[in-house]
Amino acid sequence: MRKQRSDGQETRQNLLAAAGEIFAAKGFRETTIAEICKQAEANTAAVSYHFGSKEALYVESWRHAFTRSLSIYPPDGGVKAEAPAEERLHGRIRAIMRRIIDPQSHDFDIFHKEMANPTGLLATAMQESMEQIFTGLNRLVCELLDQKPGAHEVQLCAMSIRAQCFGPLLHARCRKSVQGLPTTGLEPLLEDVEQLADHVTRFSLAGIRALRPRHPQQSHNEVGP
Amino acid sequence: MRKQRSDGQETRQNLLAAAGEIFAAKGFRETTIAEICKQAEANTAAVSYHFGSKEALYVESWRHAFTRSLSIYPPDGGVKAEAPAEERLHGRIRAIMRRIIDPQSHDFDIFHKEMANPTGLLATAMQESMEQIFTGLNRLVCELLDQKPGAHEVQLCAMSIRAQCFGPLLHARCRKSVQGLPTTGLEPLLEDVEQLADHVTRFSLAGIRALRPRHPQQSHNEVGP
DNA sequence: AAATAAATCAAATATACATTTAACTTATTT
DNA sequence: AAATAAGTTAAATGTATATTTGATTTATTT
Repeated sequence: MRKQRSDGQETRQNLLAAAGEIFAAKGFRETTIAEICKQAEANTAAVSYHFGSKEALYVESWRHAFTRSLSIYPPDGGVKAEAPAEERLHGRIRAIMRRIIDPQSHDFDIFHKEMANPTGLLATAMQESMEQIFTGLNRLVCELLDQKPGAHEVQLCAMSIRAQCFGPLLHARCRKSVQGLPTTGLEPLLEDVEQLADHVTRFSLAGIRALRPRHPQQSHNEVGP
Repeated sequence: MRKQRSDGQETRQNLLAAAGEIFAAKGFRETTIAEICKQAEANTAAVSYHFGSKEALYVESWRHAFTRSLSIYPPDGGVKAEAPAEERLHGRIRAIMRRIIDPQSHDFDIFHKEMANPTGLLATAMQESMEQIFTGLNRLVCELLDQKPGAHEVQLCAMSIRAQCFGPLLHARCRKSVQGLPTTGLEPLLEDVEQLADHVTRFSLAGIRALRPRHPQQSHNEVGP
C-alpha cells in the first residue's frame, strides 16, 4: 500500500467547498462543473476523478455542508437539558435561525432548492439529517403541551414553529439573491435574528398554551427581553 | 385590418396552460420548450411565434396562473368585511391554504421555485401580486393588535402567520413530487386543510393576544370546531 | 535513480436544447 | 378565384456543458 499524494485531498476539499457554495447559490441543474472547478482551481476532469459524477459531488457536498453546520450550531442551542422548557425552546429556535442566516452555512440553501426542485438525489440523506433536528423539537413540544408524541396538537404546533423558523429567513435569503426588488420596509427585522427568535418563541409559547388541556395555571415565564 | 385565424388563440391558450403546469412541476431551467409544446400539441416554433422566447412565456404563464387562482380564491376567503376580526383572519388563512393545496393552481409552485432558484424574470410581477394578498392580512393584524401598520409587532405577527400558511403546504407538495421518501406519520394532517387552517388561526390568535398591549380583556371568541 | 501509483490537464466527444429558417396550410378578404 | 396574412411545420443551426480520453506531471517507494 502506497501513500497518497498530499495535494489529492486538498483538491477534493476545495471541490467540496466550492460545490457547496455554488450548489447553494444556483441549485443542482444551473450549476456547471466548469464553474465549481474554476472556483476550486481544479480541472473539470477532477470532479469525475474524485467523485465520479456531478450527482455524486452534489450528495457529498450536502453531507459536508450539513455536518459542518450541525457541529457549529448544535440543535439544542447550547441550552442545558435541565433548563426550563421555555428556555430550551428558545435555544432550539435560535439555533435553527442562526444556522440558516449564517452566510457560511450552505446546507439550508441546498435543502431549500432541493425541496423546491427535487433531484431526488438527496431524499434519504436529508430525511435522516432533518430528523436529527426535529425529533428534539417534537419532544419539547410534547412536554410543553403535556401530551403524547403522536397527538395531533403536538404535530401541528411543531409544524407551526418550524414554519416560523424557516419561512422568514429563507425569504430574506431569497431577496438578497435577486437584485432590483423594491424594498418592503421589513428587511431590518429579518436582519436581527435574535429579535426574530424572541418573537417566534413568545408567539409560539402563547399558541401552545392556548391548546394545552386545562390545568391548574402553571409557570408563565416569558423568555426574551 | 384583417381578422385573425381562430386556431391562433387556441394554441396560445394551450401553450399557457401547459407551460403553467410544467414550469410549476420543474421550474424554469429544467423545463424544455419541447415538453411544453408536446403537451400543448403544438410545434416547438410556436413558443417563439406566440411569445417570443421561453422567458416571455414563463412570465406570461405566471400571470395567467395567478390571475386564475386569485379569481377562484379571493384573499378574504369570502368572509364579509363586517364579520369579527377573528373570523376574517380565519377566512384569509383558509383562502391562502386552499389556493396552495389546489392541484389545479400552479402559481404557488412557480412562486416557490422562483424563490428558491430565482431567474429574476418574475421579480416585479410577483411583488405586485403578493401585495394584493398580504396588505389585507397586514391591516387585519393591525386591527387585532390594536397597533399602527408600521409597528414591529405587526410585521412580526403577519410574518408568523404567512409562514405557517406556506410552510406546511409547500412541504406537503414537495413530498408528493419525490417518490421513495419514508412516511413520517403526519401526512394525514397535511391533507386536511380545514383542520390545518383552524389550527393556524387558533395558534396565531393566541400569539397575537400575547403581544397585545394590555387592555380590558376583550372578545375571546374562538374560531373552529 | 528507476518504477509506480496518484493526480492533473487540454482537448475531444457527445448530448441536450433554444432559437431560426424557409417552406407549407389555412382562413379571410377583395 | 386570386391575393394576402396568420399560423404551423420539419429540419437546420448554434451554443452550452457533462463526461471521456490519453498524455503528462508529481510524489512516494524501492
